[in-house]
Amino acid sequence: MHIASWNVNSIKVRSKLVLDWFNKSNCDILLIQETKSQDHNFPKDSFLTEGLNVVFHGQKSYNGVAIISRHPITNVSIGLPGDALDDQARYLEATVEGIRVATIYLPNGNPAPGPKFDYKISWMKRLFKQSYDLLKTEMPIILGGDFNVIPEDIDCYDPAGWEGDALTNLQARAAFRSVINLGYSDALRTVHQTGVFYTYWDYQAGAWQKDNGLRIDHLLLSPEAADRLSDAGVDSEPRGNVQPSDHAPVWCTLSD
DNA sequence: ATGCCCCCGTCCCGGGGA
Repeated sequence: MHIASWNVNSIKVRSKLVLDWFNKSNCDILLIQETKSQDHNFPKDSFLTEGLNVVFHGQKSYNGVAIISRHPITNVSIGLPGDALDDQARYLEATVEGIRVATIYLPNGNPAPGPKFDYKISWMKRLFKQSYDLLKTEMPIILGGDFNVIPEDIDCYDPAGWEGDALTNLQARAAFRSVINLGYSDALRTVHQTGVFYTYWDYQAGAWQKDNGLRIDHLLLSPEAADRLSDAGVDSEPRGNVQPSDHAPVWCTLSD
């Protein structure tokens, strides 16, 4: 079972690239972020005509999440519980082949401090609660997405330069670790304890060419999922495409 | 110190992204 997460930065611009990557990488479940597409504008036919299944939760202009799957998608749950007033489309949960998956677009939080950073932290507290509640199901769970958190300095091309940013902020890192400490595993770091892996390169200043990257997209596995983990990595190739997303897919493989 | 680039939309600029 191949599961990946990819911030595509507009599904309308990238639908062909996404479909091509999905097929080429033999993906079973793809968790997508930043679709930037309202539900009635989501290019679902691009995937349905290929016999794939797709669910999505979007809003105008910003955010938006989706799941594309080779297998049926059931028990879809829209939105992260805990704040009825939160209208940003950043969370979508569903079950595929007995695995509970969540596609997550965590708030960036800059500038920190400020209201956007407060929203990030409160969102992470809600994610902690939901992550805890999900463990009680004893299902294999995969929380995948753009967490907008650089977990460790090694995950950043210039830690000193990023000090004070909402992506390296200690409170944000601690909130990320709090989910890990519930019993979730960072799939990439479980397979590769050392080594530099990036999932994002800015469009500006030749960041891709200079390999000025960040690791901010993650797959967090519950114990029942981690027990089945056989491989994980980042496929940076799509970042070198013509008209690419600024993120690359992070993926993992679970044994059946 | 700032912007570089890219995407969106009652759209040719400004907001948001990271």
